[in-house]
This record gives sequence, structure tokens and C-alpha cells, in this order.
Amino acid sequence: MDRAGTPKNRRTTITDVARHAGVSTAAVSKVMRNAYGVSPAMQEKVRAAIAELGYRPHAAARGMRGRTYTIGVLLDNVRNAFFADILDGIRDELRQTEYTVLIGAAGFEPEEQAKTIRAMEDRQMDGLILIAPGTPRDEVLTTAASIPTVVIGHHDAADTHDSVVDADDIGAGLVVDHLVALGHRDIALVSAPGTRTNRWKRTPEIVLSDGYLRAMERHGLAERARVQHAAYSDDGGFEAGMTLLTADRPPTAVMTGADVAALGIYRAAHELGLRIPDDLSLVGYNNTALAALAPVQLTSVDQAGHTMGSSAARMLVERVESRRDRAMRTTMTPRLVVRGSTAAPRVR
Amino acid sequence: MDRAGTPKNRRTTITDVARHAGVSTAAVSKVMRNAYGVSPAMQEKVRAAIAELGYRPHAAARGMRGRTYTIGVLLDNVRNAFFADILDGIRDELRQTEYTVLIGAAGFEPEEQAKTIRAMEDRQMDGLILIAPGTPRDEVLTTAASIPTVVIGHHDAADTHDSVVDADDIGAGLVVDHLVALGHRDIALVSAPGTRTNRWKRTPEIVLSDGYLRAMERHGLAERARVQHAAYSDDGGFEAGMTLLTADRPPTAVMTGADVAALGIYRAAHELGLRIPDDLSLVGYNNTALAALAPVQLTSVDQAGHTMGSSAARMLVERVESRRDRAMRTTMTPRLVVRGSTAAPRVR
DNA sequence: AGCGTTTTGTAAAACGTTCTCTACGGCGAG
DNA sequence: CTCGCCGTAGAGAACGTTTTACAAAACGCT
Repeated sequence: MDRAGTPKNRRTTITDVARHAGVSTAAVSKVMRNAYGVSPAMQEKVRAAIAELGYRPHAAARGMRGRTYTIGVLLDNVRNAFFADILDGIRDELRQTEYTVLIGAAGFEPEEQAKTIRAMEDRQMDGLILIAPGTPRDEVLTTAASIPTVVIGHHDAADTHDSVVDADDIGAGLVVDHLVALGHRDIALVSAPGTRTNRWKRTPEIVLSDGYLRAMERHGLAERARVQHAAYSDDGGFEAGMTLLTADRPPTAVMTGADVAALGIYRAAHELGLRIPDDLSLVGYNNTALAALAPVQLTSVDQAGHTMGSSAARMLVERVESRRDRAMRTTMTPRLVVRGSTAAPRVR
Repeated sequence: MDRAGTPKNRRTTITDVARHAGVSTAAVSKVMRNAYGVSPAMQEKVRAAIAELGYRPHAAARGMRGRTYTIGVLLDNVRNAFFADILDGIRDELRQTEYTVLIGAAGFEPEEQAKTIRAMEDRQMDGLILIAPGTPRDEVLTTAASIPTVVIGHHDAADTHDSVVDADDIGAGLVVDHLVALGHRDIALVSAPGTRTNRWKRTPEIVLSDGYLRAMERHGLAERARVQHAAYSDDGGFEAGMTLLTADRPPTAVMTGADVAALGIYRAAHELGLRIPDDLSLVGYNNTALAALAPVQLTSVDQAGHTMGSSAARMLVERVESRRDRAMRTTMTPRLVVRGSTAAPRVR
């Protein structure tokens, strides 16, 4: 019986471990972080005590002085299956380490995203992975100045943060080449509007559009190029599809910047009585599970989300553990995955 | 010039604010938490100083003593669109508050999930929302004893944590009734295997199966009931579909516990040359965006994920702010959404 | 044996909050 | 005019780590 009343089920702290092992807290701390300057005998003793007491360091307390062993991932929404691939990559890379990954799904509002980034900063996270952030570029640079950061998606280079990008321009080229080879000439692109206010000059959408336009030009189809802006969602795709397909001279093929938008276009085509791929060829982007789904069979561009995620995680940890001090960028090469949604156009 | 060298870009702390406003840190702390015992004049002064200095409390430091204003959400994987609905609900409910939501996507391994829960505990989160945790029940109860917790999905009642569930048995009944009304008699269920080792007695899968079996019984079809276990994924559904549809007397209708599994069955049917709904009626569960997709048009059961999420968040905050000390449970009523994947069976 | 150097371990000071006391004024009641 | 009370403010002790600075011990050379 504790005379001071119930001892409560207080957490076992580093002090408990130290006392139990008959050493100082500093020693325990060193063992936990396997820092330099601790003898094998000490290791042994302390580890035993830790195991015996089931000690777990208090992350909040750690955050006060040193690291917090937490990696934050910012994304806008969790519905984009491509992000799931990236997350899996991050998780697989970090599984064997002692870092914990926490995800902030901040929505599309720049202000909400900024709030989430700040929250991660305040929680003293060791490193941040930002997936295509909609936050103003300056804010990201400010953050990156104080926390190791990897930006996924945006092509804008910076010397304060690392980057992982897909060569979206090449991806667009692959698609256009494929469609042209099938005989298409009226090829439209449906892409998210490049947000301009926030000072990112090379968002994935912008790079994709550029690649598309250059490829069309290369095939002498510059004046037939048509870019339709739409949100990357089922409804967004539907509206864009309706606009394009009810125009005076509708395209015979449509490529999109996201699989889910392609499915919206599918719906629009369906509604207008157009069959795919007979009346309309359709191409997605990201090669998510959606594209492979049985009833869909969408031709798409694979950009290896899993690898992007694991690269980002690896790069970030290098920085966090200061094994590297220069910014770097990894570029993935996209690959075309042909499925049933593309075919030669009908002769008219 | 600071004589002690560069002052670094040190965070502004509560001490800075206190000094700048000419008050004590305790006063600032009280204002931040709008606690009792602070005069309007003090309020004014301090708020001004906070604004002027752009002060943000250091969450890690907060975690040492009091709350951390962080809510943790545990889920197995981010691919299940139903979880996205729940997350949106949580986010919308908490948007106007000062709580930050951080998500741990822990994978399906119970051990990984447990690790994530512990990580959230160590980070001193204020409350936890666990979406159908695969962790042993005891561990969840232990956690719930020290942190306010809401469990979504599992029907097992407990007096330590709150629960939000869908009446999955009723949902199953709705589907069976619908299919029987169309004329089906051989109706199979594809469901995730009820994990038994971890001591949850009433997982969603188990409740769903029970509801299915009881409904079949009610229609005098007990001996035709057939439950096939499968992982809730495209591939899992495919395999289950193959098994069922190549059996001696294949079902004319299949219902599943998740939309994504239904799509796998769709693929299996496709491969076997069966058309939907002509040769096979198919029903999903959760009414995710997947079900509504144009080429799919899957009949499904809606369980209002958004509402489940916001309820969970509201209940959790009540507990965190100790406005309630009794455990409670919210049960949602499911609704059948009929689309194109169900029809009368072909006469043989 | 003596001396410098390295290794190993510890005491104690941070870190930025919250929270428990205590002190202080002002004010109404006696 | 004094006494008690109430409401507000502040001092200072936690909270559980990491880290710095230093002492002690061990080691390697002459």
C-alpha cells in the first residue's frame, strides 16, 4: 500500500528505469537513442530493465528537447487512390524504423492545409512529406527552413526541400503518341486548373498540360489541341465530358490527369449514348486500382506511386538524421498501361 | 545585434508573450485556454501581444502537462472509400474547434495497429477514434481506460469506450428481402472472415453474417444459405467469385460486405462469361463512390459514413472535455440503394 | 611509475507548458 | 474602521525527456 494513496497507474518513466537498473537517467537516454559512449555491460543492464518494466518513452516529453520520431504526411483528400499508393510506399519504407507516420488530411482549402502544416510543426514532428500542397509556395519554403521537408508532385526546384516528381510531360507525350498511332487527331485533355495565386509555377497539372501541348505540336496537331479544366472527381469529369462531347466538333479521344476524372467522362459518354472505346477513346492517369477494375479497363499512365512514396521517405530520413545536407530531387519515369478503353477511331 | 551571437530563429514562446504584454506566463496560459479567472483588461492585453508576436503554443510542451489538442484516428488502410466518408465526417465536425486530427494508417496486421495505438498514446493525444480495430479487445480496453476512445464498427459493448455502429444485421436483411422479392432463392454472402483470436465477439462481419442467416431463415431459405469468406479487396472478391460461380449449383445472386469485393466478383463473373444483372445479381455494401461509378451501377447498402464520423467526433469531444462520464453508443440505420446490378433471375 | 588521453557514467540544467498555491487589492458588512 | 471574502494575478513547482559539462576510471605510452 502506498501511503500517499493510490499510486495511480502512472506511466513508467525514464527515472523508473534508471532506478531499477541502478544507473542514471542520462545513461538510459543514451541507450534508448543508442548514442555514443555506453559500454556493452551498461547496454545489457539497461535493456533488461526496459524490457522488465515495459518502458516506452514519452514522445511529448521527447519533443521538448530532441526528436519526436514522427513523420507527418500532408495530403488534400484520402479518396485519391494514387495517394494510397504513395502512403503504402512511405509506410513500407519506414516500417522497420522507429518512426511513426501520421497523416493529416487537410482538404483542398489552402488555409486548411496551412493550418495542418502548422499543427505538424507545433507537434515538433521530425520531418514532413507534402503531397502536392496547395499552400502558397512561400509558406512551404518557410516551413522547410525549419523542418526537413519533401514535396511530392510540384516540379518547382528549391534548395531548402527535397522533391519527388513524375515526369508528367513525358507521360502526356506517351498518351498522345499512343492515341495518334491509333489514328486519332482530335485529342482533348481534361486537367485540373493550375492554381496560379499560390506561386507554384510547375504544378503537376501545368507540367502535364505543357507536355500535352508539345506532343500535339510535334504531331502537327497544335491547332486541334484543347484543354478543358475540371476538378479531379467523378462529377468534375462528368461536367468536362459533357462540355467536350456536346461541342461542335467533339474529340475522338480524351485524356485526363486522373483516373477518377476519366470515370466521370465515361459516365458522360454513357449518358450521350457513346460507347467506349468504339465511339470515344479514354485515357486516365496514375493507373490506380480504379483503372484496373473489371467493368472499366481504363488505359492509364502508371507513375509508380509506391516507389515515389518510399523514395520520399528514404530521402526524408536521410535529412532528418542529417546524413545529407544538400537538396535533391527524384524524378520517376511514367509508363503507359494500355487497356480496353482506347481503340482506333471510327471512320466517319 | 544580439551579443550572444545570432539569436537563431527561435520560436516565440509563452514567456516572450508574457514579457511583451507585461504579465506572467500563467496569465497568458489562462488566456490561451480561456480558463476561469482572468479580467477583460488582461484578456485584451494578452490577446494583443499574441497577435502581435504571432505566437503559437508548442504542442509538445503542452503534452507534458495538459492536453495536446490532438485527436488520433486509427484505420487499417486508406483505400476503403467508406473510411474516407467517416474521415470527412470527423473533419467537418472538428473543423471549427481547435483540435487537430491526425490519422494513423496502420495496415491490417494487429501488431502494427497496436503499435500505432501505442504511438498515439505516447504522443499524448487527447482522444482516439478506432475504426474497426483488429487489435485484441483487451488492448483496446486498456487504452480506453487511460484515453477517451470511440470504437467504430465493432458491436461489442463496453463501459469504458463509446461506440458508433451500423445495424449491419438489418442491412443484410434489407438486401436479402430485396433479392427474394426479385425472385432469387440461391443467395450467397461474401464476407471478411470474422477474426476470432482477438476476442471481439461482434465484429461488423459477424453481425452481417448473422443478419444474413436470419433473413434467409425467415424466408425459409436456411439450407440454401452460403457464406464465402474473402478479403475485402478486388482480388479477394475475385477469388470468392470464382469459387462460388464455378460450384455445382452457383448462386443467382451474391451480396458482399464491401463494394470493392463486389467489383472483384464482377470481374470473376465477367471472366466466366456471365452478365450482370442478367445472369447474376450483385450487391455491395457501404454505398461508396465506387458503387455509383458509371460503368458499375452497383446496388449497395448505405450506412451514412459521414454521419458516423461526425457522431464519433462529437461523442469523443464530449468525453475529452469531460462533459459526460458514461459510455454511450450510437447506432445508424442502413438504407438500401438499388442500382442496375440487381434484377430478377433468369428463368431456367 | 608518471603522465596524457580516451572512455564511461552522472548531476544538473534546460525545454515550454500547465497548475497549485499564495498574495494582493477592493469591497461590503458589521 | 476593521474584518472577511472574493476575484484576479503571479511565483514556482512540476511534467519526462535530452544534453552539456564534468568527474572518475581505464588505458596507452614513455
